Formats: sequence, C-alpha cells, structure tokens
Amino acid sequence: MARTNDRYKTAFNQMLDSLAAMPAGSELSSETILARQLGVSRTIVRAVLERLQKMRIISWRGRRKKLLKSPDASDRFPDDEVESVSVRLEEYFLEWVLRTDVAPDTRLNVSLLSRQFSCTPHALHEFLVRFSRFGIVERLKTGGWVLRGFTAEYAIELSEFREMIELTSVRKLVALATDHPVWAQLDELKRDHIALLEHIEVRYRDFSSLDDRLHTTINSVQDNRFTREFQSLISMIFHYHYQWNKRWERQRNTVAISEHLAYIDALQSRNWQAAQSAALAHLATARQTLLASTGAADTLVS
Amino acid sequence: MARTNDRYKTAFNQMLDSLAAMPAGSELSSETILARQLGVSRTIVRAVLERLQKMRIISWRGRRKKLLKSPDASDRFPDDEVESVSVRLEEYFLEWVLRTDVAPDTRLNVSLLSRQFSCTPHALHEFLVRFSRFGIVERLKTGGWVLRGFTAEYAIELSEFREMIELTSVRKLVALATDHPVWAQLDELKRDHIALLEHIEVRYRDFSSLDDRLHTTINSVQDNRFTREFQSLISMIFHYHYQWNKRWERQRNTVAISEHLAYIDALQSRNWQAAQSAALAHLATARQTLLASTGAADTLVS
DNA sequence: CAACTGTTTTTAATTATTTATATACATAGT
DNA sequence: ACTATGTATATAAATAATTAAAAACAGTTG
Repeated sequence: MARTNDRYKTAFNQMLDSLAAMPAGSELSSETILARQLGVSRTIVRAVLERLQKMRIISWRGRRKKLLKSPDASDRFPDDEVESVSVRLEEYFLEWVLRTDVAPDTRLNVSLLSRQFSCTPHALHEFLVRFSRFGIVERLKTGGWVLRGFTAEYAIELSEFREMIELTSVRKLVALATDHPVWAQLDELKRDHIALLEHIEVRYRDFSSLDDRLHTTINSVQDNRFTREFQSLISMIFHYHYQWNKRWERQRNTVAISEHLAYIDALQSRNWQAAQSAALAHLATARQTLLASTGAADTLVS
Repeated sequence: MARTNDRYKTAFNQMLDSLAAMPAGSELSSETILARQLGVSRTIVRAVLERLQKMRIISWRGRRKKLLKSPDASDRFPDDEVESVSVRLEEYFLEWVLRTDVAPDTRLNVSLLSRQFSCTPHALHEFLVRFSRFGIVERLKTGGWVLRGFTAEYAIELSEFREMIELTSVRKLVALATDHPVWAQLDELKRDHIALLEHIEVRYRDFSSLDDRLHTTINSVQDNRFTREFQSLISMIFHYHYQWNKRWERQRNTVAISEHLAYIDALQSRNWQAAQSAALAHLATARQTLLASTGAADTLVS
C-alpha cells in the first residue's frame, strides 16, 4: 500500500556504483551535493546513507561520512525490484499485444489483466490512459477499454502519417544553411553507419538505435513539439518491432543500412528531388517490414 | 467516497424527457428496452424506475409500469449535479490557462489546484494525464507537472503542423472521384455558409461549429486515425478560442466565412493549385487570429 | 417457450488513506 | 559568514476500500 520506493532503491544502487569507483577511506561530499548528483531529494540521500551505515559500508556521524569498504554486487537491490511498474507494464502489454493473437476490437477486462500482469487495476488503468495516445487502445465513453490492436490498418495509417511528416522535414532540411548543427550530426551518423556495416556480422542488433537516431535527427529540424511527439511513438513501435521480429534480421538490417547511407548522401547533396526519392525508398521498405509483422502471427519472431 | 452516480442522474433526467412526451396512463416498455434506449444497464433503469415510483410519477408492479402524471422541471436533477467532474475540469482548467496570466513553464501544485477546482487530487491527476497529449502540460520524469502554457510558440507549432496535415488532405481531396461522399458534404457546407452569411448580424456565433465541420470534413478524406486525433485537438483549441476571444468577433467571422466559401469553391474546381492557395490563405488568417490571442493578456476577451 | 423480471456476481470508477519523496525552515558547525 | 545538517511540513504517488454500474444467471409469467 502507498507509493513504491523505486526512487530510493535506484538511488541506492547508483550510489553504490559511485562508491565502487572510490578508494576505501575517502570522505563523501555533502548531502546536498550527493542529492544533486543522484538527481533526488536530500530525504532520499539520507535514507541511502542510513542504509549504507547500517551495512557498515560507510561510517557517518554529523557531517563526517567515510567509506569503510568497497561495496560489491551482493549489496545492490536486485534489478527487477528496481524496475518501476509502468516500465514493466509497457513491456508486458506490448508483448501481449504484439505476440499473442488477441483479436482486434476486443474489450479489455482491467481487473483480469491486472492480475495477469501482477499489478493493481489502478496501475493498469494509469498505463492505459497514457498509452491511449498511441491509438492502440481506446477508452469507451460508456466506460471500459477496447484493444484496437496493432493491425495492418494501424501500420498503414502510421506509415502514411510518418511519410508526410518526414518528407516535410526533408524539404526543410535540404534548404538549411551549411552551419546548421544538423549537418554535423549527419556526418557523425554516416561514420557510425559505415562503422556498423564493417562489423555487421556481430553487431547487426545495434542497427535499431541507429535507425532511431537518424529519423529523430531528421525530424528535429522541424523543431515542432507535435512532430517530436509523433517521432517518439515511431521510436517506441520500432523499438519493440526490432526486438521481437527476428526473422531475416541481419539481412534486413544490412539492406536498411545501405538505404540509410543513400538517404544521408542524398540529404548532403542538398538536392530536394534526390533527397525525396531516397526518403520515400527507405520509408517504403520500413512500411513493408512493419506491415509484414502484423497480419499473420507466424510472421512474428523466428 | 467511491464512484459518482452521474450516469444514474443523467439517465433519470433523460427518462423524464421521454415521459414528458407520453400521455398519462400509458404503459412503459420493458426494462431491457428502456436500458437500450437510454444507453445504460438494466441496473440503472431499475434504480430510475424505483425513484419514479417513489415520486408517484409511475406505478410499478412486476412487469406493469404505468405513467401516472406528466413530470415537470422540478422533478429533474439539477444540471450542475449531473455534469461529470472530468468535463468541468476541462472547462475550469482551460479557462485558467487561457484567461489568467500564468507564466509558461510553471510547476503545477496538484493538491493546491485540486482544492481550487474543488475536486480530489486524483481527479485532477487523471485529467492531466489525458490532457498531456495536447502538449500544454507535461509530466516531469522526476514527478510532478509543468504548465508549458498556450504560448505564441505553441500556437505557431500547432498551426504549422495543422497546415502540413490539411494541405495533404486537400491534395488527396481534389483527386477524388465525383461520387465520393465528401463532395455532397461540401455542397451542404456551402449552403450552410451562405445561409449563415445572410443572417450574420444575429447568428455570427454559429460560425464556430461550421468552422469545425469544414475542417473535419476536409481532413476526413485522409481516413487516418492520427489525422483525426490531431483534428480533435484543433477542434478543442478553436472551440475555447472562439468562446473566449470575443474581440472583433462578428467582423472576424464574416471574413472567415468568405474565406471558407472561396476555399470550398476552389476545392470544387478540383484544381490543385487554386485549392492550395485558398487553403493557405484561410489557414494563415486562422494562425494570425490564434497568435494574437496568445502573448498579451489584454488581447483576450473584449 | 420466449420474453421479462428478480437476484447474484463481477467489473469499473472514485475517494480515502498511507507511505515515499520533496521542500522549507531552523539550527549547528567550521 | 557561509554551508551543512536536523527537523518539520507539504506534496506526490501508490494501494485499499467503497460504491456505482454492468453482466450473468435463475426463476416467472403471459
């Protein structure tokens, strides 16, 4: 009952990390400074210090705080205890939606689902409210929720909207002055793509975050909160998509890297026509991949 | 404590309305049918019937339900009791944001605000979560909320995004076959605009809903849930905007109607260039009006 | 026997309560 | 004096409890 102490546990583990980097016998900084370093309030810092003292990892009296011995892994809170409910729920829920064969437009039973996900009905409800902005679940006026599902229609509408936004970005991008920071970012992205391509056999899983970075960078030139909001939806969908759709993963990513490189080159040429074609080509591939992962369940996972 | 009985009260008032249209002595239909008519469960219908019986408006035994006398206004639940908390909150909150001079990026104090709005902190929290999709408030990772506010930047980004979407719709619309339902809807809208223009002196306030209808119709051709979602945000913003910014209201609406008529004509000509110009012209005006209502508070309200 | 009502059970939404965390203020130490 | 700590208070986020509403089931009646 009552709020969880995830923040305390996370802060404690973070504190252990920084203590591990210090030699035994060193003095710790003041509560206020530690609080700022950990990004939490002094209340939490004091609770952490109390626990550290009780565990005889530090000595603490007044403003003298000395490290007695380096902490080890067993002192930490286990990771699964630290993970907040809302993060767990996103994984559980999306896994449930994307991997199992729930029919579209199913009415959701909150109390039943919350038991399955081992959380309170309220926690699930909060999650659904936040999540409803993505259009995969919807709240009924009469009360209750329906799962609209990650259907082929959803993938198509998502892709169409995405293409509209990204082409707008591209049009704006190619007209930007050469001293705009985006050009440097593109240079860096190009280097990272080439580096990844060289070790594609072992590092092909790293493509996912590179894909995210490229599209986020391109859309950043719009400097528009609605674009950013939509891009974050795209990031989430593709994050889980890459995570679970392992079929032809290496080949797919190799092709995508080439498309990205062509895309970057076209942008750097600052030729609107060329950039548009390259953008459309890559976005079409992405759309196809996404679409293939909806529909039949057997196209999901290897 | 525990959930409100708004649904019951609303259903009761609705039932009174339908009883008022019936002659005394007539038999009511079955619980199941009444439930379907009112859009509620049988549980509510039975509660409503019980109250009606207690008030001697109907007699009820077993399956015989007879109307004894026509109900009058005093039998109803007062309207303000019926209005649900979430609806009230939207009004209160937007009025607070748009009319008072709250500085952008202010940290919101949920418990304080909830007292001002006379609701529980939790109800306000629920509202904020739902409302955050519009980008006017934002949840901090560390906890708590900030009001980003209805600033000039917000108005600009909103308008830019809107223009991108609506131009996409227009491009798709002018290419549609003549038997597509949108053409009939545009004909009807044109008639309604002309009718409104003839009585503009008295009916100028009706423009707001007409504006909403036109843009919703145009964007409906995309048949995309993300477009619909964004259009509903636009509708909300303009709804409150029209409601509170009364300066030059009649003149403004007269101009807008002409722009709408030109816009509709251009669409009906099915000429992409003409339609694009008309769209841009009207959207630019809308952007200016919206922008003028941000910034200085004295531009708000007469 | 089909439609309707009576009764019970399940699910949803809201408030109250509790614990965690943040912040403000007063006091002590260097 | 400044800065750190000790203490008190305010605010946030979670659960638990409570009531409304829906749905399921069983029994009745025309």
